[in-house]
Amino acid sequence: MTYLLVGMKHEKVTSTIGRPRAFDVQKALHQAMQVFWRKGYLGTSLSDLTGAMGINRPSLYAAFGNKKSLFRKALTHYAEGPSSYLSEALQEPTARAVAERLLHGVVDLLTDPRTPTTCMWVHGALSCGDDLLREEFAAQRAAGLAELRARFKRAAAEGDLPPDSDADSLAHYVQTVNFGLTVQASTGATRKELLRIVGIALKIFAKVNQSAK
Amino acid sequence: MTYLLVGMKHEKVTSTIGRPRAFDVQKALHQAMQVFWRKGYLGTSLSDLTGAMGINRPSLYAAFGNKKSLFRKALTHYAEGPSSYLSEALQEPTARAVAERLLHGVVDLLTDPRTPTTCMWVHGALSCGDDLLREEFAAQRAAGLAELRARFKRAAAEGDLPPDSDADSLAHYVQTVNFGLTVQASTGATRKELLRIVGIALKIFAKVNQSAK
DNA sequence: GTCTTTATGTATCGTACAATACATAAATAA
DNA sequence: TTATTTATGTATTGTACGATACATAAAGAC
Repeated sequence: MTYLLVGMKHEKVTSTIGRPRAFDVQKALHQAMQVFWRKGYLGTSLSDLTGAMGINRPSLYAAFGNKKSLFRKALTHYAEGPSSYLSEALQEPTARAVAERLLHGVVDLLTDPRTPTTCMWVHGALSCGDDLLREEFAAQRAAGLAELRARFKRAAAEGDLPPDSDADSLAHYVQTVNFGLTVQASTGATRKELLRIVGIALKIFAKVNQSAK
Repeated sequence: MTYLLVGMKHEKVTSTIGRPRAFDVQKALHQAMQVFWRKGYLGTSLSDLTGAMGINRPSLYAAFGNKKSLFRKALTHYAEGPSSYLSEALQEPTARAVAERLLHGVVDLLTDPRTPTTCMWVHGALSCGDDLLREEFAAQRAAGLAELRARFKRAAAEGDLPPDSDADSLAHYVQTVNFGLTVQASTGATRKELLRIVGIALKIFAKVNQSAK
């Protein structure tokens, strides 16, 4: 067995000897993510997973641990893939552009016909049925919030927002609209409806800026 | 067997003959609601239910049908009880007061220490794992939306909102904030944070009104 | 009283679940 | 070659699930 001595979490690394793996770990993880995304954590069975991944149970357990640890890996894969619009939005030049890019990114993701009509994170957080996972979701929400808050603080320092802006609450607000859009989409709202909601939600920034003048 | 000939859904009615029921159906339903509220649909087992309700399985099945139909009844009970702030809010005199009352009602419910830190409807919609239930949730969302939209249309007719207001999108927006607050609370947001979010979300109405002047 | 009806408590039913044991296959190491 | 190592496929394991069968209990009907 070979282990990484430096870096991430004492994770086993593909060994050179022994029978080689017959499947692509990344592709299998991608398939697992799709299933968890669509069906939630409790709603997904191991048969669902092995069926979609095209592998047998022992292969799944050898490569990913158990169901819960596979779910964690799938969630990380989701954050780096479908949910990467979040970090991309932070690079926009103004606070309002950040919010606009972020919320349009959510709508695009929620209405992509190739993927489930929900957000894997929200779906997972509300269907995990596990206190430990719930705490991890809470920590991830706090981390995402912190990024957004820091960006809005920078905007206030740059004069892009009024200097006395409540960056924390503003970040909370945008995150809340993000979550709300997800629930809307999960229960049947259309793309046109979601975009109209975003349009209203973004008026806050006109209001916020105007109050500074 | 006695049936109601008029009124609700051909439901069996407590008979006068035979061994009388040893438990209070309404109280048992109330307990069932609390469990579904806290654990979601998939996360709730029949043992959870019978334990909280203080009855045996056959009594549960005789009185409420199966798990799914008990869940439906519990959801109705939720709508008439904890979630009644919604219809109450509609009676406020202005559109802005309706939204304020509604969102404060949500926050109060989400932060009531005696009840779960989530909304049973949202929790249920995202953890039901059942296509039929999902459609029912979608229909209920549409119904709640229609009530709010009608109220905002009335507000526009009364001059309380600009006459060209998009009542539909405004209703969608308020509903979205409602949903988002629920996800926030479910993943650890505090009452103070939720109230600040509501404060920002309501600024839309100042903006909306001002655009009319 | 006896008959009928409904509810209760116990003891399951069959199924699906997450997780493994075990024998076999396919690679490197010596 | 033979030994070692890792992955695969089949066949289970034990448990928990939702839902009932069945015998008994408690009421009104007659």
